[in-house]
Amino acid sequence: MIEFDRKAARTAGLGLLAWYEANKRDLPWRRLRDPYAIWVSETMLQQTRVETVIPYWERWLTLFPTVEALAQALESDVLKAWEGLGYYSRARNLQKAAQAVCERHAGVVPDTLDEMRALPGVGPYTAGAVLSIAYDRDVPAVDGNVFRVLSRLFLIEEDIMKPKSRKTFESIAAYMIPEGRAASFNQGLMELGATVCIPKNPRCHNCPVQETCMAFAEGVQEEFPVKEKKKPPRPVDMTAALLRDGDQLLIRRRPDTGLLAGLWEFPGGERAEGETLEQALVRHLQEAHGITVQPESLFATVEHTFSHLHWTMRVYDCAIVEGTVRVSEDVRWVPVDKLEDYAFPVAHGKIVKQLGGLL
DNA sequence: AACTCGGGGCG
DNA sequence: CGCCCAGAGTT
Repeated sequence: MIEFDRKAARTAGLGLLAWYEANKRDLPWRRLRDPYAIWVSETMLQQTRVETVIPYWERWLTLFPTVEALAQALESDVLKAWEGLGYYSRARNLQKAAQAVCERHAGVVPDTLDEMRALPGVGPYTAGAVLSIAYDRDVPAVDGNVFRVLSRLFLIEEDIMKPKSRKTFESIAAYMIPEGRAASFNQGLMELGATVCIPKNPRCHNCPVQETCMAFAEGVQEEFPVKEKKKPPRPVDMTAALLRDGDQLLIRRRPDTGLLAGLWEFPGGERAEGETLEQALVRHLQEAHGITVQPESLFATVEHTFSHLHWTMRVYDCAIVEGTVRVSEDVRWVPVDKLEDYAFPVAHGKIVKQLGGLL
């Protein structure tokens, strides 16, 4: 269990509540108490700024004013209304959830965490937000703003990217809720994060809870929240061979599992530790196709970044000096002008593009 | 636990 | 332009 200063937490909770009541922005969904309208706003606000959401939310409530209207709408109209907001599965899930609410709850947005969580697209944050804001339940709603504010207030060093750390923040937030006031407290916490306790250059000079903020006291607010730096893509030296037979080139299909499964590529592979690029290429062609090749000249260098890898792929014009390629369903000689019929990974597609001169 | 989905703001 | 933002579902 995480340690935090209980007294400071209660003080900050009350301070945040008072600040919110005095300073809250006049947002359209804050004028309503309709759980459906609030649910829609919270779904739209996931990873999306308030100013962007407002016009979408207003149009949405006109087009689909009730859970029933959304449930019965054409999916194409639903997606059209979401167009430009991004993360379109949010829209699809919202409609699926509306249909489930009609079937299971007679069109009434559920007022328990378990029932909300059971709806598609409703995770821990959205369930907490709807329950507290629409139904005045004293439950926490922890989003990215809350991670940031609480990690600074209490100097929490847990990595917020780890799933288990959400529990830490939820229990602190739950403890801070002034009884019966979760709706305003939760929104206050998030509003502070959105307008004052922002990621870069936080405006500590007009923060209502500056005096109880441990990060401010130590001048380390910019260091929080702690987030594992996503490691940069691992550099990989790749090789690929251009093997010609008249106007034909040799390509092969990648395995059905793993990276780029089932796509076509020029034969080659990764350079291993202690190998030269040429040695790697000769080895891969020997191992995979039983032929000995001679890299003759560098045809192209292609860079491609995946989320976890960065390929520097050197493409060599090669001659076969020994052996014959066994062709099959997955290994083919293909005329240059037919290559476009095959699906290549982007990196190999870049090679195909540069082949224009061979036509 | 790692990856995917998108558009927008910021330096 | 690249980097950051950070909910929920999927694998």
